[in-house]
Amino acid sequence: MPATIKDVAKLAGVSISTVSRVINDSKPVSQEVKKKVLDAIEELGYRPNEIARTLVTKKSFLIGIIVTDIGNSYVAQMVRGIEEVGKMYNYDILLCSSYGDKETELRFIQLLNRKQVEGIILLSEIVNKEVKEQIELLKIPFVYLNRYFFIEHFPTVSINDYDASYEMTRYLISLGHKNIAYVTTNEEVEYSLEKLKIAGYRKAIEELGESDEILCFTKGYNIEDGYEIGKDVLNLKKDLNITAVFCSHDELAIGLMNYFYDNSIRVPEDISVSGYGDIKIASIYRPRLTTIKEPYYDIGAVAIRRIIKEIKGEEMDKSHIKLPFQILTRESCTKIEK
Amino acid sequence: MPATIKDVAKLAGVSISTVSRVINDSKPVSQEVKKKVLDAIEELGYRPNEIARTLVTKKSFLIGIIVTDIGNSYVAQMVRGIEEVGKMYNYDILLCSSYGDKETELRFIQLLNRKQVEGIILLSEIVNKEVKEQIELLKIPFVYLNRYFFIEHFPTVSINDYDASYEMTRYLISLGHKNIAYVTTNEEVEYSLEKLKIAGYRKAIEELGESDEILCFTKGYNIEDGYEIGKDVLNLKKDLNITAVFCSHDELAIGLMNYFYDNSIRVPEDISVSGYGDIKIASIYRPRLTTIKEPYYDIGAVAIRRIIKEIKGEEMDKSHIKLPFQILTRESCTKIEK
DNA sequence: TTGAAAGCGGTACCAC
DNA sequence: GTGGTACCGCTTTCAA
Repeated sequence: MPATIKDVAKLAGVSISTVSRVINDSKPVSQEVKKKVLDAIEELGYRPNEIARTLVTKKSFLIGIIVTDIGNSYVAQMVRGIEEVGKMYNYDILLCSSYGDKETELRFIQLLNRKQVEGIILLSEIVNKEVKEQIELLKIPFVYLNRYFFIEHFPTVSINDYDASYEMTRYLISLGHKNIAYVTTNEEVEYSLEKLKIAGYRKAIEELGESDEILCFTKGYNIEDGYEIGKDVLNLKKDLNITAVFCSHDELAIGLMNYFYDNSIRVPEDISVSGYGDIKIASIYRPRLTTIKEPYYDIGAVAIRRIIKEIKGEEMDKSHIKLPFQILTRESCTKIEK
Repeated sequence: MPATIKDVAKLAGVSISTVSRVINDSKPVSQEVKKKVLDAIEELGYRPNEIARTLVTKKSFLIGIIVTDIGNSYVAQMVRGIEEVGKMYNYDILLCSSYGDKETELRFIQLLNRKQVEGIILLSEIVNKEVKEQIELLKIPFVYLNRYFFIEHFPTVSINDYDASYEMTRYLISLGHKNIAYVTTNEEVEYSLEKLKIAGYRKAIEELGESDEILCFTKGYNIEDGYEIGKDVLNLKKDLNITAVFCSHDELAIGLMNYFYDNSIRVPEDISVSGYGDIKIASIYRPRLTTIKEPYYDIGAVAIRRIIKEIKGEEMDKSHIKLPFQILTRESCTKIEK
């Protein structure tokens, strides 16, 4: 059994109130008494029980985060940002992985609530409106992070996807590309962020006025889905003479490039490929992937900062925080000769 | 303020003991009373406060894990295994990232202890003997995971590195390679696992008896370190006619292959490259990397299972659990013509 | 089957 | 400055 505050008090020959005062530095204690207490603490190896402390103060210094899968590199980056900033404010992270299951997300929200977390960050990849209701009942600081969907009027942080998509398309055009395919997921769902991104792409294509938009739909968001679409893209190349492919997620771009590699299509000589996200592998893969940098770490950092502010009772500035993005020009895209 | 057990008791017109009994199902309660309580719980949206519960039961259902960096894919995989199995037993994960700092590791151990975690998994990349002392003082179930070093008599789980290294070298030899360089970190530290791995490699080379061992030292374990060694490896190729490189970590292999790509050396046509670990990127990269599969997920899963067993008071079988590995033959290594 | 009460390890208010 | 004590929300004897 570890030593308690009582043990310390007894050994030091003082009351537990006094011990509490010295460990919290909450009220003045005379030098001599302080020393006695400190000695007793040292001797017993006493460490305050945070659980007991939390029970009375209501401050658990815990923030719960529900992620889809920490194995996704972008998720890991966000979690890094969340944890690192959290630690700066003495907050610890309770990690839960939902693996994309709706019910699990809901269950974890309850779980975290019971564990008395002071805030929750939900890093989701699905749209789950029940979460919205549940969360609102909890009356707990909350941020919703989702790379694919949005829920209206829900606190979140991201880049401006419309602008990012527009800028990337403009960049490809600036390289001389005219027939540019946009590869995305076949998501006709109401809340898909892809709508914004497609709109950005579309605007740039329309401004160019020399070609039509070419949309190419995958089954999902993964590397495998990118790989599977390879054949279709090749047909597009043949039929519509596309010279560049703008993938709505790096994963799709990597999958596509793998397909090209396996089929002896050279990137970027035969076709340019760009991505979206700048996940870790984008700069490791060869050729390195031209992409849009979504600042995952910062998104996490800002999210938790927001939560901590709210815990401290500060008013929230605005619901949707938008962070700057960056077009990263690398070797997977090249100029086209006129 | 959320409802407490008292609120429920009052509303249901029973004592808090009774409420406690129905929520824990710990002692018989008459059907009618039970229903009243359940209704009250429902009406108030009551959820038991786990903190209060923990204070009396001493069971926090929390396991602390200290990692170097969740951004490393192998770390993320281990954490997945840890969390998933933990959840099966109702345990939650408190995540702390040390970023390889000794002092931080130590601090987190104290932190986790104060938060009353029931066990700790330290996923380290450095050797820190003070940790050993600290941990032992805590008298708390503990597992030490380290890909690079070991601490004697410390509970851990890994593959048999000597065997794995031996098998991989044998595989390369079976492809016809004779002059095989082993790329590793220049770690003359006492507790480096590299010693084992080098010994395995050496044994296979000696058994072949047709060539000498060729050791090649990098500055560290990262992709960049692998890249930097590229030039040296090329010289080895010229001078000693090496045809295969066995890298002690996938990261080094990927870095090396990047160097080769950037310098127009073809893998595997000009040189075969193999890795160690099977991190995520190994099977995504092109050419896919031949490597040794370290079952990261399983390592994490076994680690936490061990901890939970110990929490439950079961005796520990043995200190060092060894899991099976696998030689994954992919395209980065090819047969050599005689 | 139910209730009263002690106590888990702290904090904080109130007296002195 | 210091000690006494109520209380945080719950579990768990012990009696009734």
